[in-house]
Amino acid sequence: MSFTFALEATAGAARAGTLTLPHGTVPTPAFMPVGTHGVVRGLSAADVRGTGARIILGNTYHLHLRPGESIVGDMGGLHRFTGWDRPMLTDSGGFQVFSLEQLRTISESGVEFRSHVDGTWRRLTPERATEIQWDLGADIAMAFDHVVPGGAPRELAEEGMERTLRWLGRCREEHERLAEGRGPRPRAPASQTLWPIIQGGTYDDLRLRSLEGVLARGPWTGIAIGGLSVGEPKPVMHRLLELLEPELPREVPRYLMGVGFPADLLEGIARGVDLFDCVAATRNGRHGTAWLPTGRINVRGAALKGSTEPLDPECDCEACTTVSRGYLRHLFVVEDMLGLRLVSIHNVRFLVRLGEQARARILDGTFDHWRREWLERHRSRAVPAEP
RNA sequence: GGUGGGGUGACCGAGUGGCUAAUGGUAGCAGACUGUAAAUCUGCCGGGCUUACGCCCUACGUAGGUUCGAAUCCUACCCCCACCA
Repeated sequence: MSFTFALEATAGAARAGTLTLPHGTVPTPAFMPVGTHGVVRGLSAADVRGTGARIILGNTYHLHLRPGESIVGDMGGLHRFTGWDRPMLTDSGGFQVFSLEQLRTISESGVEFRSHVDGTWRRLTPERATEIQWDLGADIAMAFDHVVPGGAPRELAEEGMERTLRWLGRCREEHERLAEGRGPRPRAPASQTLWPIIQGGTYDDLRLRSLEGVLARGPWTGIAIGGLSVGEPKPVMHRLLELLEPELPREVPRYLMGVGFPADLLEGIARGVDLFDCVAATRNGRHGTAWLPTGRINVRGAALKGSTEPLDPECDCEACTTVSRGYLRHLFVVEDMLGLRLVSIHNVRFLVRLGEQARARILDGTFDHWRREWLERHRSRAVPAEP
């Protein structure tokens, strides 16, 4: 049966479970690599599979612009299009309301985007975002939301939160219509589920009202927390997660959108989050920053010149098991694409493995202790000494 | 041998009297990146001193000169390039 979540163990607020989706299962907690344009930048489907990732993201806005959802649909959907046969989730374009603020105007009916590709105006509404995602055909579609910056004043945060709730109703209606075969591109009704997103900026009462509104429009097979890691201080994010955790239904997965760095994953898991996604793994990988158990390292740095050490001796990824730090640095110096790919693979594997480790620790009851020690070591940010 | 052009910081290359320790690039060094407008962006980049404002030294082929002041003007020399003998 699709869209089920089995909770297997808890450790305080932390949870271990298994999410079942049409294209496979996802043991949680889990990190989802981001493949905005239908590609986890620089990595093949086989590369991503090799990192152990069980589910990846795509993006409504970007895939609508290129190649267009009808082309993806005609080619058999995102899975066939990309060659990735495990579960997928598509973001609705709500994040672009935030990240492309300069290129859009928002109204109650939806958002007008001035395409960053060719300047044409593109309209995204809750209905359109839902239709596009239906055509793309990921296992999970996200509701179209209004993301506001982390420092947003209360008035704006409230407006975004209320609007996101109203839009959620429209997304749900449209999604049900499509699932009943009343859209232009009928598919198996149980092939996609829709997840809502909690907004409300940094304001406790708004967040709680958002959650209340989401639950009132349920039931849901999963619930996302959005609008975090968008400029607010880290303690604020932790506080909001702690606020929401006891109010969230236990029986569905919680997805913290856009988060995060390694420490953010552990902090999130400790506060009851099951799913994460973040571009940092691949972006930092391309930019030459690699995560390590002891912090992070600048792969381009002169300190790695000539080093025969593996990037991360504790890691089992392709980069760490086949080449040296000195060689990785060389790849960045000569600007070969292999360097971008290998460090991206490492960073993705690092987060995927962190999820796997956390899961194992939750299951065997040692999560809290392990997490504290892990964070302590990671925060030291020390770069291991050269031989 | 003659004529013309040219020698600028690790490299390329602007700059024809003061606003020049010297525009831009490159290389080098450091940093940032959180539901991807990002293989991107930012900072440093002659040496020394100073918490800082700032100060001192060295520097535009070499050596002299003109000038209050020279990478910039004059003289000689060295070297490179092109063409002509």
